[in-house]
Amino acid sequence: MATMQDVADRAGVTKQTVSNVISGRVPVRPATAAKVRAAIAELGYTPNLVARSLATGATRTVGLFVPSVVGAFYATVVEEVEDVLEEHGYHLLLSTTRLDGERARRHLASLTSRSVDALLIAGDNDLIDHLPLLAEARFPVALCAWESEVPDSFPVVTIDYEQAGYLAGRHLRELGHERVAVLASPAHGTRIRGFRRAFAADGLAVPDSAVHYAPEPSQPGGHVAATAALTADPAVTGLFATHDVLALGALEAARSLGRSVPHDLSIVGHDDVPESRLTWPALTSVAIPSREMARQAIELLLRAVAKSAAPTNSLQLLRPELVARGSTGPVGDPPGRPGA
Amino acid sequence: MATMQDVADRAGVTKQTVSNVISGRVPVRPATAAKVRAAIAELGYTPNLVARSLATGATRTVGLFVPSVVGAFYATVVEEVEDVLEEHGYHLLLSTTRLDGERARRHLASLTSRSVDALLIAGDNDLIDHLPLLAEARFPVALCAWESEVPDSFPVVTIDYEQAGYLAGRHLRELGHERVAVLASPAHGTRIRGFRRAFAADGLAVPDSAVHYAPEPSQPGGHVAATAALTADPAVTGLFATHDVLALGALEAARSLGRSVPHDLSIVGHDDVPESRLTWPALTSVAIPSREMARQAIELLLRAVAKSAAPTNSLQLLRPELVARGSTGPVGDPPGRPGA
DNA sequence: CTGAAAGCGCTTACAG
DNA sequence: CTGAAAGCGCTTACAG
Repeated sequence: MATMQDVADRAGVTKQTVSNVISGRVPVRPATAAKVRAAIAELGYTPNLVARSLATGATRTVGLFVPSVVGAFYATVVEEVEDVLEEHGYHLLLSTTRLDGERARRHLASLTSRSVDALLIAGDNDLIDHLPLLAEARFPVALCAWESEVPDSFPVVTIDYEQAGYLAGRHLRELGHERVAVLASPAHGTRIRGFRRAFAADGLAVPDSAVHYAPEPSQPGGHVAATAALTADPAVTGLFATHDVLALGALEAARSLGRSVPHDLSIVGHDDVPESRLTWPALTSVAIPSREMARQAIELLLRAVAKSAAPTNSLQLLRPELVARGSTGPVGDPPGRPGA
Repeated sequence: MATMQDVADRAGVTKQTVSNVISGRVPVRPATAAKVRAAIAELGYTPNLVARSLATGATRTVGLFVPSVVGAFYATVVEEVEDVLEEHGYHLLLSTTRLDGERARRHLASLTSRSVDALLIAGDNDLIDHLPLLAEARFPVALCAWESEVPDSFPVVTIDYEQAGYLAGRHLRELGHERVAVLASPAHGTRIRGFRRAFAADGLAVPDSAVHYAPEPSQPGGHVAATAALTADPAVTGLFATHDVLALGALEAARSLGRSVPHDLSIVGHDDVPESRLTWPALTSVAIPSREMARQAIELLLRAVAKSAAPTNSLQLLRPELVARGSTGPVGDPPGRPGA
């Protein structure tokens, strides 16, 4: 493995000159530079990044924590983050926390040891308890895709989840639905709040008894919750699933219970994952700009790294958008008239 | 940021002793160790991993290249790799190549600069041309999820894709299908070969004209390919999709064309992604042990790192398994008799 | 524009 | 069991 000294010896200069040629921060006479470049090529020299990191104090690596990478939402976040990092010449150190807070804490602790220039935490499931650990981190930290209890000690780039819930609710209201139920995951309180606001605007309430929590954030979980919701109150005409996978399960459950979607049951999801387009009927869903969110968050972080200052501590809320498809229709829509 | 020297000063010892306490490789008198530990705690000292890496030459980081992280297959590989790494105290440097060979090459080049102790390359899409670059890498390299042109210069842990195709074919043969078509992605030649073997065993051929390539490896791509296959030869009774997403598209296409699955069309997929269980009818698919594969590959690599030797250069083929569900049935099965 | 020096924070033999 | 020294391969002021 050739070292910078080897290159210097071969080119007949000192290693500082080699360093200058590589970094370009100090001008080098063209003839000298050419000799150095030739030596680099002949030796197949490639700088030792670890040594550089030790000298500069920067690793050009950014850590990213996500709850999981299975599932379109976080996978998209990962890819977008990687794209931005790539543009700026950074590497990605990935950690999936997988509902294991203890494991998350360990990973966090090891990143603390200077191995990362910045840290982005996506999703609020597993790390919330360990955030204080980060308060003294010597690298910038930002959060994204945060819904519950947005901490004010770090910059946050997230979705306006309240608005997302509201859009879902307003859509059902506009179609005339009055009696509805919610299929939820525990952390989705903000979406439910927004959903309720849409009904409250018309003097209607969505009682707690109409909120059914899925045993797990999966399609089968949604199936279970939807079945519970529809048997608890068969008069329900609209369902809001706080997560598309739950909506997919609800679609199944509706079929099992002989409810026709959207003719006698409307279903609206949240996230607008690609699969939503592929169900039958296609799922109406609240689309959230996840790529945009990831990009904003990581760029904010990289800006802080560049000027080696703390990032501006702000809360940025990106706007969701309702995408109406076939799974929702006017209440009382007679069967046979296809939805959307 | 406290340094080892700071700890040493506070504990009244030299930094070598601190190092010994931390590493445990040299015995330290209990009283001294206690003083050191106290100092570490008081200072909140955490060793600088970059400095350690420079001194030891090991980064305790492993690089993983995957084509993408969106989609259950590679996402699962990523999580399994991370789990194994976590067990061994390693970090994950992730790179998704995203069909961009040039980008892949750049990432590869930068890893070469000593930032990684080992490298696992999953999937053969984007990096195949740059593999020779790795021949002189000073860290162990292994490949997994490799189908086409398995290189012999690196250890490979992959699936017996030929057998996978064969299982799909045999299943259709056992159900009496004779006239079939294949919906394929370009890189899946091995699966098709196995599929053909099952038919050849009974003296039947699957002509090239029966193989329809999807414009892209997505559900819509499968839809297009299936439509082409079924209109080119309406007498086809069985479809093998070399990738489950294509099969999902085929399911849609069949519905559009008024073909009832499995009564007058059987569909078998490949990969057995979780979504396959959720279609209606549920998709028959060839399950491949992707977690197992990822684990074997990464453990092989870690073993090589541990004994700082080249990994045993072998080709390991893991066995696929057919999972029969509702989307396949006996040929000529009258409608109304539900499949599986 | 080029060279000599010090230092980044650790680990690894090697003496005492 | 503990301390003094050298070195991992770079970069960053600082002289010439």
